This record gives sequence, C-alpha cells and structure tokens, in this order.
Amino acid sequence: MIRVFLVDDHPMVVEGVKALLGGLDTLEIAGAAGSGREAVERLAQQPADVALVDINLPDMSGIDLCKDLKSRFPKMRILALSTFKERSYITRMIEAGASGYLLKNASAEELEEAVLTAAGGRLYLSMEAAETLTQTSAAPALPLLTQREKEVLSLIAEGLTNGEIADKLFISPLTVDSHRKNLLAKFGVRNTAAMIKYALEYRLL
Amino acid sequence: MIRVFLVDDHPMVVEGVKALLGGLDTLEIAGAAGSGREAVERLAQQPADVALVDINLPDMSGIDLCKDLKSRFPKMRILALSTFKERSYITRMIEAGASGYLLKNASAEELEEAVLTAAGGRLYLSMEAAETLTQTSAAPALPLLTQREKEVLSLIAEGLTNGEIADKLFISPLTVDSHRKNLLAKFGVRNTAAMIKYALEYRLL
DNA sequence: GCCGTCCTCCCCCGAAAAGGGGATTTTGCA
DNA sequence: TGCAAAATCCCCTTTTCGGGGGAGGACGGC
Repeated sequence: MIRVFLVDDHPMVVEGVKALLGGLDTLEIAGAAGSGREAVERLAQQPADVALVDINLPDMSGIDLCKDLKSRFPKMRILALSTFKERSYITRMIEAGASGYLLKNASAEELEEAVLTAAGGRLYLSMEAAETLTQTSAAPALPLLTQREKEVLSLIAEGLTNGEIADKLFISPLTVDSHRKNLLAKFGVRNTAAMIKYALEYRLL
Repeated sequence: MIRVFLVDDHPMVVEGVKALLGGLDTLEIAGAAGSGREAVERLAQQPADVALVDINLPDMSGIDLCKDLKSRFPKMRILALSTFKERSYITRMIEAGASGYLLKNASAEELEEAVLTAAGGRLYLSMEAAETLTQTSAAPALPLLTQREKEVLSLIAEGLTNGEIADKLFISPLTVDSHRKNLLAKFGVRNTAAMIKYALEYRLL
C-alpha cells in the first residue's frame, strides 16, 4: 500500500484526486496540505511514499518545496502537478528532485501509473510533458558561428580578456577583437554580458 | 512489429543488442549503421520506428545525429545509448529530441521496455539516468545575493550599462558600479562574461 | 547601545571593450 | 581555378569596466 500525500491549495483538486484514487487498492491517500509549510509539518508527523505537489502554492513555489522535501525526506518521491506544460517548469522540477510531472487533466489511470512509477524509483512524465521536452527547441534565429568564433566565444565566457585569448590561440589580440566584434554583431547585442546570456540560453556553449 | 534500427560503431554492441532483442516477437531489428552518415543513408532507404543511437560516434556526436534524424524523420523515435550517465549528456540528448536514455548494461527486458515505451511516444529513462536527473544538484558555493544585487545582475545580463541601469533603478551610476563590483567579488570572477555564465549555470537568473 | 549588513554615493586611474573603419592571406568548395 | 567565406591583422576614438580605496545613513539583531 503506497501512501500518497497531496499538496495543493485548491480544495477541489485535493478532493478530485482523492476521488480518483480512492477506490484503488494499490495506494491510499495519507494526507493533504494546502501550503508548503503545512506540508512539511504534516509529513514530519506522518511520512508518505509519494507526494503530489502543485507547482503553484501560496507560500512558496513547488520547485522550492520539492527541494526542501527532498532534503528532509530523501526517500520520499515527488510528483509535480501542474496545469502548465512549460519546458522550464518541467526541467526545473525534475532537477529539483521530482520523480515525475503530471498535468491536472490526468485520468485516474494515469495518476495511478504515475504514482506507481514514482514509488518504484522511476521517472514518470505525462505524454504532454514528454512531448514538450522532446520537441526540438526551435532555436529562433540562432547565429551561425564559425569554428574560430566558437572557440573565442567560449574563452570569453571563461572570463579571459582579448589578450589572454590571443595568447591561448597564438593569434594577435587584434584578431581576437575582430572575432569579438563579429560575435556581437551576429548575436545582435551590445555587450559581452548579453551575448553570454544569449549563448547559454541557446546552448551554444 | 516495431522496426528497430541500431547506430553504434562497436560491432560487439550491435551484435549484442541483436542477440538480446532477437527472440522477441514484439519487435525486429531493421538494420544497423556504424556512423551517423551511414545511419542517415540507410534510414532514408528503409525507415524504422525506433533508432537506438550511441552517444559516441566516429563522425559526429549522438546529440547532433539525434537532431538530424529528428528533422529528417520526425515520426521516428530515438533512444540514446551510452556508457555514461552524466547529467549533461542526458538532458542534452532529451532536448535534442530523444525519447529515452539507456545505459549499455541494460538487460534484454529493459531494452524491450524502452523500445516499446519510446514507440508509444513516451519517454523512457533507465533507473540510473533517472537517478542522475533526480539528484538535487548540490550547488557548490552559490553566492548569496541581496535583493538589489539580483536586480542589478539581471539588468547587466540584459546588456544594460551602468548608466542605463542607474536610470532604471533611479540611483547613481556610481552605486550601480558598487553593486557590480560586489557581484564580481561574490562570484569570485574577473569580469562580467564569467559572472553571467556562472549566474546562468546556477540558475540565479 | 553596538555591530553588521545593505544601500547609497564618491574619488582616482588604468585596462578593456565597443564602434567605426580597412586590408590581407588562407581555405573550403563549387 | 576562381570565388566567397573565414581568419588574420591594423588603425582610430569613445565608452565602459575593473581595481583600489573611503564614507555615511538605514535598519535589524543581539
């Protein structure tokens, strides 16, 4: 019997999940909380195997709660529950230690499967979440860099100056400066800071 | 009958997978290739439902091949095959469009389950891969920033200069410069480029 | 009250980057 | 072989950063 704990500030959602999972004999609802703090308190009293955690909570984000719960109860598995299938939500939640990501329109079967999968130590992603992750991120106008430009870019990101990069690549600092200018132009930004941010966001580094 | 295609430059691995999956009646080995280019050529002739792709190929990385295959054959599912369970490999492969990540020590059962899961459009992660992703990344010495410093940092990342930030926050450019210097000191870096990289890696932005 | 942190502002000075040009040699590919 | 792109190098100027300080007011905790 897998003990499931719910964290969501919407009573309707809490009751809905209870109803969906109520009749099953593989798991039981061990409790629920409407906020992050309440969840921590209740779980300290009465542990659970799997926690269903809403992304949006009144006192803290589901991501922070996830990290917190994972540090307090390392063995407990956490399933993220959300209405959104934004890529950053999913990856952040997973990186925060969640064992899965579910949308709130999940069916009883999907809910059960997710809980069982998470309890087994495996990662469960809903179809929609998996699709979002799998979609090849259509990079909007990501600049085409030459080999040399990539080298220079990564050295800039390391914090080296033009002179140091020149020494490393055995070229003139003036050449490095040219590459740097070309990079700024290709990225369409005004300075190094914005370029590094852009480059990292589009995984060019 | 799910058609499986193999991409790996080690004949032993290819034969091993064939042997492991050979006796099953849910799937069949539709072909194999030892390089990225060869894989593209063969798949163009004879399509497959699921491709098992090694991370390390002689002519290109599995990640690049994955992107390439996904753009050429959008309906085909790709499973990453690797000896490593490094976090960056896993996330990059998934973001490149892979439907799963397997270690090469996978059993016949796991292989089959992975192929079936991928063919069904779902994401399959091996236990080890899931664990790696799930591990809360112990942020090594991430600097504690004040509220004001965070504001300044994010504006720096946008590409604004001290003067522009000063206008935006209604403070003196000299103050912005102080924050900037404190930020550099807290991050332990020498310039903005390295700071932005650091900040993005540790999700402070 | 005292201490520490945060936020604010200021000084000097040199180094680096940004913005604008131009020019030459490799090199890859058709 | 010939062209385009890449890579290399150079000039100029102005702006922005980075490094080293110092200092005062606000605010909270002890």
